[in-house]
Amino acid sequence: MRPEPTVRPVPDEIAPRAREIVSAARELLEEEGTEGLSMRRLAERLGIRAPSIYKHLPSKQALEAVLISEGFAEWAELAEQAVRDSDDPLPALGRAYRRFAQSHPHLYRLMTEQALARDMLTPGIEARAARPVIEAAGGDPDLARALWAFAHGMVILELDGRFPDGSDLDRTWRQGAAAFA
Amino acid sequence: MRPEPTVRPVPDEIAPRAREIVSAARELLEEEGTEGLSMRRLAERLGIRAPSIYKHLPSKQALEAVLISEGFAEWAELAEQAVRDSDDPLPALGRAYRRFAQSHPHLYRLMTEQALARDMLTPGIEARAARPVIEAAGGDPDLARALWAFAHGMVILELDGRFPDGSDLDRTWRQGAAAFA
DNA sequence: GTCTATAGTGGGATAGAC
DNA sequence: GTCTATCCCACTATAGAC
Repeated sequence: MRPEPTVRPVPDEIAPRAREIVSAARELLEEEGTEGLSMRRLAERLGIRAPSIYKHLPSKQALEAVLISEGFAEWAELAEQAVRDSDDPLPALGRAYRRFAQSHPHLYRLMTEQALARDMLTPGIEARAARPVIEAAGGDPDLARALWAFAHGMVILELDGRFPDGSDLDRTWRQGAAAFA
Repeated sequence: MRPEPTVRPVPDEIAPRAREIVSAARELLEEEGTEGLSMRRLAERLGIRAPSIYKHLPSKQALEAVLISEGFAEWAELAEQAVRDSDDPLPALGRAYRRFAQSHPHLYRLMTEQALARDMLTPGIEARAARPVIEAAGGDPDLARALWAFAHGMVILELDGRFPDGSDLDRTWRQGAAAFA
């Protein structure tokens, strides 16, 4: 049995007001990025003062952990659907991954550009997000990590504008999928 | 002819005092990371006050551009050497890349985790850093980008502690090199 | 549930004297 | 080349009144 995490950000049944705050935080994140996600600006968006948020959520880190958990859940949905709807799962997963990151670039950064506070996440959500990729890798977790590394590298370098303008990234994605097939 | 960059961070022949400041900044970066690299802390390390730095370097961004340019030059040296010393360039480049990132993790983050201020870099240095990889990709720049994405993904996910503890990352690197061979 | 007030910490950058 | 003084910005978080 896996022990229960020692720190929990928010009750399993999240309180209604906390729910509203998290939703506003998600909007703020999507619109202004991780740097724009401050407690002051979040409060401003809610029409309250920053200290009031702390009556509903214990810390900024806990708030981020909720957003990250929801991001993993959304990715898991998309990944499971991509596998269901395709008979060539690996490139389908790649396309879904790229689409997810590009649809929510700031959420994607929040989810990936830091160490994971695993104790604060929804239990089991990281494993659920990983499962479709591991299955596409024929059950080999090391190979699954290679796939993830390629996809993450492609996505984050594209988001950061690191590839030159003329780059044919569609072709590069296909080359990667072919290499790992 | 390529036009000269419109903004230059530091004269080509860098002044001696500026040289000392950049060296101290490199030490500070390596020891305390990108977040620890502030003008105040840098000044403290030099035994002066922060405003004095601005008599030698125009901005923090210019200082970072010098550090990034030097990082590219160091990587280029290592990459060129790895290709010279091996008759299987692709895995050798991968090992060199991983070693470079792990030897200078904070410099590596500074070099990769943001948009590149290309106008402020040493002219030509980005192309020189990319050349060995493009040659290992048989001259195909799109394939070279796939290689880079895989390597960067592996490195940055490892630096961020995103892979589970039991991961066999040596094996994953080999799998990646084999896939792209 | 929200408020005011405030603590404490950090940051980049500039003006002008010496 | 360095200094003091200062500006402005930002942030998380807490105490205690209402």
